[in-house]
Amino acid sequence: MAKLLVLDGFSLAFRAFFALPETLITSSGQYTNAIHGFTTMLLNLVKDQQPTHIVVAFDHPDPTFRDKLSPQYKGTRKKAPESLIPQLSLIGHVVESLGIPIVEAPGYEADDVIATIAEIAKANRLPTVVVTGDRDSFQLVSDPYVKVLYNRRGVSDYELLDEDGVEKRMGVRPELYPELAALRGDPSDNIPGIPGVGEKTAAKLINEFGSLEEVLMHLDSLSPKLKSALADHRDQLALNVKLTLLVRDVPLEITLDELELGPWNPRPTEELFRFLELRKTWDRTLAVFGSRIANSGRPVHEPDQKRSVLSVMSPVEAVAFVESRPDDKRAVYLEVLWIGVPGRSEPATIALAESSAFNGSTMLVVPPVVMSAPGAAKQIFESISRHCSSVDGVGLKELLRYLYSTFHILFSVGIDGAVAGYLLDPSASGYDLDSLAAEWLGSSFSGFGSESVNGVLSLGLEQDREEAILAGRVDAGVQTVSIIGEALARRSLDDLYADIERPLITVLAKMEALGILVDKGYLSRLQREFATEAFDLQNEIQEIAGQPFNVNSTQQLGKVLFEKLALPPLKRTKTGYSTDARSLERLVGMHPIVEKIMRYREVEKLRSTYGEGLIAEIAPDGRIHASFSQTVARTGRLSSDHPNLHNIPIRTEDGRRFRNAFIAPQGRRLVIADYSQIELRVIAHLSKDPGLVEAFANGIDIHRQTASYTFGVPLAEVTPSQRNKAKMVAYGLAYGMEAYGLSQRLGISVPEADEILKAFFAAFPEVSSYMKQTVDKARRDGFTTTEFGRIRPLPELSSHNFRLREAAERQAMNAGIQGLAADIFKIALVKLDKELLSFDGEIVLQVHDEVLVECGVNEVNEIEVLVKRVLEGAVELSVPLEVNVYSGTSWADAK
DNA sequence: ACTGACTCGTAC
DNA sequence: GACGTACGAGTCAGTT
Repeated sequence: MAKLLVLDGFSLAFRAFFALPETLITSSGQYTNAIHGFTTMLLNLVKDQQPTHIVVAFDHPDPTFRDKLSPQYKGTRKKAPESLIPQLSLIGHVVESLGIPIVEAPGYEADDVIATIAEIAKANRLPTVVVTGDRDSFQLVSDPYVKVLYNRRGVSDYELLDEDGVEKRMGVRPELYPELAALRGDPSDNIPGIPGVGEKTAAKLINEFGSLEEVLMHLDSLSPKLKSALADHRDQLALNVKLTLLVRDVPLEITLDELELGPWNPRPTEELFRFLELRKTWDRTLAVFGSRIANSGRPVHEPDQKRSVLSVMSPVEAVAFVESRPDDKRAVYLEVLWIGVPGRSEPATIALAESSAFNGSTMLVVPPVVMSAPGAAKQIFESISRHCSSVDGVGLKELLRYLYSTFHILFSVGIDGAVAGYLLDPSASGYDLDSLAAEWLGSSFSGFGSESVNGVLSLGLEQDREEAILAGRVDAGVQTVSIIGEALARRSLDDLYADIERPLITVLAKMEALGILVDKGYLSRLQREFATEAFDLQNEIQEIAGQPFNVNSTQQLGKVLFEKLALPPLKRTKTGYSTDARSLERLVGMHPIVEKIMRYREVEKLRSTYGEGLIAEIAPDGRIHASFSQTVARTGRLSSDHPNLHNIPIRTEDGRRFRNAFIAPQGRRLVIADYSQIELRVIAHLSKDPGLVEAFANGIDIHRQTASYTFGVPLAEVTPSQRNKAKMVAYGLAYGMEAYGLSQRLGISVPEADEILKAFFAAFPEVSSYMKQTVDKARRDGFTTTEFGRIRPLPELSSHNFRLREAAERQAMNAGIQGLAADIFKIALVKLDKELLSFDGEIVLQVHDEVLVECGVNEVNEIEVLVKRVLEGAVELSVPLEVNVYSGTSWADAK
């Protein structure tokens, strides 16, 4: 039943490389022919041979003992082809991701490793098949345990050889193969044979005398020519044998058990093949290995039971643990359990372990009784901040925010599993440790208990139980973060992470900790004003309707409007009448109640969301500390909640008044800067449309210019209506807007809107082809990519449901544009934060393309210049970036 | 009392 | 259906 397959990695990769054309290449330029071929071979082998154990041997890069024996050994061998070399390490990644061990040994070739493994397997009576394209392995064949599956050429042409098979093919028994090779030589290894002795003669000689030694002892019985040739090359022959004879006792740190095919976590492999754009190969891998996917009962990564836990009794012990860490162990993984109500919670327990050490290393636990001691938390975190080179974890922003606002300390972030996991798949449902471990460690990880949901733990638990949970979380976290870190590099997301997202974590933490000052009294007055108006409107509406009803209820409102008052229902939702603003708009003039309702809606929104809502979020320090999420928006944008400061009104006069409430303290000012037309500039940059690029280069009223191009009229003759139309097209562009949408927006007919769109795309043809190319590429890849490498998977692009597919196409167009704009803005935030360190100014708020800096009144002018310079110079596009800067005492003072 | 689906409205 | 990305207030129906 049991069977071991030993693969000669390089030999097979080499065959695979030449078997397939070099036209197999990814969109980023990575050749994949050898990877594809090798994987195909591996899959076929597993399918046909049904091994229970498998291992791949590779040559170690160090020189081997053979190089020392013979300077010319392999001297004539050509270097591996240029495009094969990078594929070899990727083949290694593929093999490892499948859970198949790779073995190599310094000073030895793959053949020696194979020989050693075959020898061990034979000693354990484990049938072994060595798969190779190298005939040297023939010497290993040994009935009934060791056979060679010799690759003649290509990916599927094999010959299975037992002892008789070797003899039939080579003319000698397997154990005599080295002597045969010594006589005839091996041109591929640059081993010179004996002149005049070829394959046939060599075999004949050895078989006649039984061994090379016997041949040399009976030279007299040979022909004179042969005799002298052999006599002259005695030393050469001895050397040849040494070079060909495989070493069967290479020191290897591997046991047969480790070669057993175990459960498989498909995620990393899928990831890899997606990167390699080998869709079919992935499907086939799934077909062959799918049955081994770990089920929920058996986690791929067992929680480490061997880790010892040091639960300290005092902060001093914790500090001692941290500060005794040697230089190479200062990268740590940190897990925090919080206590308290959301918004005012504090670290109750912390656990810290050496990062990327799965075994053996001690985990530090600081229990609640120590953490709650006065000064303890500060002392311990300061020690971590000072002494640890980097801190890995999951969702570190929360801790950074707490540390910055409480002790004004920060630490250097290594890998944050949440942020990194988001980069790898921005469409995932969540990025807490439980979700990440489930995704990246495969199966449901059983190392931590349900009591620890979201890392919030009640203090009622017994201490050892809590430590067990923490140990499980830390083990899961260390492994998850390590795997995610590798995945980042494989997907080329490591630069995006290290240059933009990682530094941004700290910038956001500081911004949240600082918050923005609000004028609570003013906000309350506004709230009361709108509450009064809403109350009055509600009464008027009920009076007009002739009955009391809940105006907030769309259901009840629908009944009143379309049944009681018999207004014509123009649109339906899936549950009833549509009463949204667009629908109401069309009823204006038909009944006086309609305008009252519209005003009520507006005022009620302001009262509830922006009056009551914002007031409820004001902290004791008089400031609002919103939280900014880096892992929510699928395009790479940030999001804001508690409260959402990204949708404070500006368009209507009444709404805009709320911006007066966001202020600077006495003696300070707000410097406010926003990018002008960043998305349209990004479109110009990405499409390289000459007209659009030029329009931006001119630097005057962009909508007037696009209108001039679109409608074919001189700049000076563009009417306000034409300008507005062009402006609407520009806004809709990034969203994949079609004629219907534009017609709705402009209140014109669909054919008319279609005309305008056609004219726009005729004037800016490259924009149109850019959109098309973006969708095509995304469909081929399965994801969109920004210039900074940010990806967004869009599997629906291949959906057979046209509605889903078309939605995905719009998402593809939008993701590239909104995503790049987000990248630019994030870079600007990181740079700005850094430059502000030498000023009395701090970022207190950002809104997608706008940033608010609170600064000392004396530095306003300088900081205005600084902010403009940093934002405009954040990146270099093919169009200039333009930034407007204002300052004042409130957000509304802008302009 | 809590939860999730739904509708609506605000921002960029 | 028809314009992308968010968050939140409020209603309503179903569940505990």
